[in-house]
Amino acid sequence: MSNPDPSLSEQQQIRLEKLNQLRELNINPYPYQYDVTHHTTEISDDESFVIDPSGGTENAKRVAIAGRVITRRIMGKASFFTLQDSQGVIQVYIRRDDVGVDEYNKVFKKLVDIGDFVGIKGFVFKTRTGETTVHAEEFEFLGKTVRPLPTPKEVENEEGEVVTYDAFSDKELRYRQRYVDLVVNPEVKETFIKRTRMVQTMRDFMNERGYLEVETPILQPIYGGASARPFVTHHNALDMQLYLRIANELYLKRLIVGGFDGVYEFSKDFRNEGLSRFHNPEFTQVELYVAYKDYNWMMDFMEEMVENVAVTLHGSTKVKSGEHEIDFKRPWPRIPMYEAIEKETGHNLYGKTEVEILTIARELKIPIEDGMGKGKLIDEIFGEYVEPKLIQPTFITDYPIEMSPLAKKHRSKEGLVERFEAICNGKEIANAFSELNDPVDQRKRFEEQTRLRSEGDDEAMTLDEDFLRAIEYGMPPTAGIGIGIDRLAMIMTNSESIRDVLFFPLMRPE
RNA sequence: GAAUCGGUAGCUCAGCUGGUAGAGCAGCGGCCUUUUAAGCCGCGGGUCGAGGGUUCGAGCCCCUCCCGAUUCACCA
Repeated sequence: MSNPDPSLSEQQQIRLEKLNQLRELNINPYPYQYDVTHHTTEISDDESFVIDPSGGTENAKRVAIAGRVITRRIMGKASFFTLQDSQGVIQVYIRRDDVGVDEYNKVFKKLVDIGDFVGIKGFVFKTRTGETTVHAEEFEFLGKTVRPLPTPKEVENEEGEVVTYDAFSDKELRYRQRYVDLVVNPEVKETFIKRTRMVQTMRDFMNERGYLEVETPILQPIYGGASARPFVTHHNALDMQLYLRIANELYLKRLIVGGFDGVYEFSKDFRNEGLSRFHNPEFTQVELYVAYKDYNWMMDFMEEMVENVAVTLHGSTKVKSGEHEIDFKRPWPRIPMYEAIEKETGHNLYGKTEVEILTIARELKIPIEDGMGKGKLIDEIFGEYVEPKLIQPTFITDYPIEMSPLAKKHRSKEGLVERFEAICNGKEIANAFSELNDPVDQRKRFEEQTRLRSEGDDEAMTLDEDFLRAIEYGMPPTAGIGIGIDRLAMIMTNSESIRDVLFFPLMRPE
């Protein structure tokens, strides 16, 4: 072995040595292309490929497949191995007398490892035990793996259940090395494909209705549109402090001012807060704003869109999530927030003063902190007593004005705004309102936020003078919504952590 | 930020009351032309998360730190 690097494991050193040996045999370990004719699943799903080789193979259909070797069973002059491509796996049968003595003995048996990429041309048959198998007539090396892959084994036991041995199951390693997780844990790929199909379904749904997909700034001089702490960055040439967006609401509303009927954006947002099973510092929302509509219309819209997602992904409005079965069938219950709180706590908070609500919060054993206004107190009571109980999709409507500086005053209920949150599986999945388009009122609300900030609420919104200027030019009646894509994806894929629906969740450095 | 559990071979894990670090898979050498966790014979592989302490002796006991998972608290 030439100059083995002692920092590498024995297996890595051996694989690097095999790489050299391939080159010495004039085999490029990293060739440029291979003409694939079929995916593994197209072959295993279609009986018409299968022939009986004893009747001659001249007229058999030929297939060319490519992928990784993931298991091997070498039996002297013939071998079986499992080849995995993007779609699935298929077994390959390879014999010395078909592919050539040197190719088989020197290359396949000695220099191919689990994880390596190979190309196979051949015909399809069934083994004695009935497994559809590609009989290799030509074998080509397509890429050397110099680091050993984890080697889980899937076995069907006598009850027909698939049992996995030696699974790559360490969550830390799976999140840090998602590429490996994707190779060896097939259900991971399924989850992410579902997530993408979910987004695709929503995008199609909005496009069909004529709404325009747009892009707005991620780097913002004033962050707004939500209550959260931002990430701060700096632009050198302008010597200017910038924030990574916490929401794109204020920009999309500027576009409604500009005259679009409907605009939406799948938006990566950034909030400088802790990590948990439900929170990653960067996360995805889709925000949609539609002119001349209100929050009642938006509830209809959301129900229909999300029901559509469930049916597209699962063929049913019912989706299994942990121990629950969630049914997205329309219509979803619509419950005013105060009614929901009264139902669970017995307290009707409507029209109560801040002091009265504080007393009730104490009685309900809500942890009280200084500077918690009326809105915050109500939100706490709701979060503690109501939200966790809402498993089936539910709209909670009509929030206190103190909690909602960008929402329009309720048309008939004093002190409330026309806002709803969609709650599902005990968590908020969407937040929407009839958008505030009265510039004078909006300025007052911002000023109130400024006051809260000066009292120490570091999540209060900053006054955005340019946004006010925009709506002073006039914004039509507008309905707006933000839907949490990660949270919805968790439900739709039965994932218990947000990390399971993010390819690369934030981790501490190794 | 707090509590609990965990970190041992490439992967999954054992490791007793503190007494020379183990298994299966993977790897290496050999046999094997329909196997399928293929099989059979043989072999190698370790900074036991890091550092310190107690001890004749530490994977194991004590202290500090690092990393992760879960739960709780804040936020979507």
